[in-house]
Amino acid sequence: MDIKIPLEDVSLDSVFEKYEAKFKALADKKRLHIMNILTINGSMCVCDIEPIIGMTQSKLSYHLKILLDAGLIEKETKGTWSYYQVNQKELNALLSEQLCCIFKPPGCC
Amino acid sequence: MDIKIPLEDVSLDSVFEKYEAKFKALADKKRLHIMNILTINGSMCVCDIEPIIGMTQSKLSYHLKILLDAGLIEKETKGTWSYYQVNQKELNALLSEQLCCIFKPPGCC
DNA sequence: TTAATATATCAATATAATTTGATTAAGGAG
DNA sequence: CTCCTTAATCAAATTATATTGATATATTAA
Repeated sequence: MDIKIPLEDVSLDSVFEKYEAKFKALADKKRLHIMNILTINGSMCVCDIEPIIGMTQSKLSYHLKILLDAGLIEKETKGTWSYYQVNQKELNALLSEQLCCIFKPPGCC
Repeated sequence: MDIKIPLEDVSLDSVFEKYEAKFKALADKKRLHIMNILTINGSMCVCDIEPIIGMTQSKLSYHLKILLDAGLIEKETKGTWSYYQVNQKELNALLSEQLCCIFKPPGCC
């Protein structure tokens, strides 16, 4: 008796899961705003993003974690500060040239 | 007395809202699967997608509507059948070349 | 006309994501 | 050490999404 293992389906399914996570992270205008702010300002600590975006610290931390877990931003800790910046490579692999403009300095397009 | 209207912020905000809707539609592996099926098979009616994806009709209808409302797929009604297909132009504007492969015939890359 | 099929929608439920305020942990400054 | 700042996490409440099964509408077929 043969047992059929749908290898291709399984791998496609994991592809869908992978992109589901990334699109979920982008599927929120507050997080898109954070991405935009990080794009314009480069590396920033949480306390500097906070007044620009007008969000409480805990809320901001929550959304940063979602973007971080999805690999869309990167984090570097210096002492008690956490510096975040966009993961340009990941965004280029995910989004169109045209759309990447939102995540690049104003002069890029 | 001057009243400051933050025009740029308002328009940026509407940009974020627009993409939020599109990413929300993509932020679900079932819907990514639907996109993939439509990509491979071209235009399809609901009853033909149903057995491939293994979803009840009402559930499938629900997810198709979300993709349709986000402009990621297009619908054409013929009699009592609804034919859906991917909106290639929209996807090209949204996603990277590399990622668009999931939404194009296998031979494309 | 009657029966069958295709699809959309609705209301109720279930599940998941977000917000809030408080707490914790870890540094740095005095 | 003690106080203050930065940032992460937690539990509870709120809000948003998805699922289910039933029903409605429209079209086709007999």
